Amino acid sequence: MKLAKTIFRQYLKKNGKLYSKQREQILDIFLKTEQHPTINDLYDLVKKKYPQIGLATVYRTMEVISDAGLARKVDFEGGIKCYEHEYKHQHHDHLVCLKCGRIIEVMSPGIEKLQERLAKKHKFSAVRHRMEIFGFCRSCNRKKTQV
Amino acid sequence: MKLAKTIFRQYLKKNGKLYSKQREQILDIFLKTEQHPTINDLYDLVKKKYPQIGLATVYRTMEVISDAGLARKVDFEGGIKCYEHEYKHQHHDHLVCLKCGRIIEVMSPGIEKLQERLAKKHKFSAVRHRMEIFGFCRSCNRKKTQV
DNA sequence: ATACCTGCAAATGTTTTGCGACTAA
DNA sequence: TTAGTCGCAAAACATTTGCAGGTAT
Repeated sequence: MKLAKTIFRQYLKKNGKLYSKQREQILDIFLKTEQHPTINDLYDLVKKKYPQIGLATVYRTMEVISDAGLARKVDFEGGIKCYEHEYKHQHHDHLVCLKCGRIIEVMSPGIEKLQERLAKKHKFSAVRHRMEIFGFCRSCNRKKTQV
Repeated sequence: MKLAKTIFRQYLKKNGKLYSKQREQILDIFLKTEQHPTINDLYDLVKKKYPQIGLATVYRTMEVISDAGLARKVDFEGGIKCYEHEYKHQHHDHLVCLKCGRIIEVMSPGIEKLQERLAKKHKFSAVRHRMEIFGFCRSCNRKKTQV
């Protein structure tokens, strides 16, 4: 946590940007959220604590935070856009529950290896990838089969 | 091609929807496009041939075509939304070129199998998934390394 | 005849931008 | 002092919707 803030400050200084109360507040809220919040989720959370803050500032700040390497914007199906933590989160993929919306972060070295092989087969030089599996999570699944 | 139109007509009839000139025109354009067109791509193409057509009609018709099982809406990164062919296109994943935007459809049974195993490990019942690998395609790659 | 469809324009929802006031360094 | 930021409101986009007139069956 501390370290993330230090990185943020260093990024600001290095890029001729200023530290501000609002930026720190938004970063705090984001770091505390372990889910995948949308801009509006963040706006609501921030607003609750710091009512004077503007929506545009949240948009602008999340962009700065992303540029600093602490967050990453993710587009899910259906046009849902949210931010996930990037700092100290190594690469992973997602299981997305169609019922409750829960997003589970997963990782499979086997899949990663096959992806590389697949790219190579097409003479495609892979930079990054994303993978999502949609379905029903453990608890929604249980409820479903009980009924 | 012929068959896709038949399916479309059957779908319309079965669902109490009407056949119309515009719907056939838009379907024609879509079937001829082997890329992954956005609504605007389609609108431009349609407009060129049938200038009287409205943008709202393209939106509405692509929804009908999707419901008929002939197209599928795909959200790529950066909020880019486009339609791909669904009829006679079995499940596949995508290689997306970051330079020229080309989208290559690929399929790896090995990856599919590992995805199932991954879901099972998390007691997650998978319904569908999507996977995209971003990088540079064969020809962009060649240009890049030549320079 | 009667739903349904179309094109247009207006409405909606989301994200970006311009600007005068404010703030960090 | 001087850039960079902020909050607000307006602008810019993308998509959806309401409606009056037109069309397929």
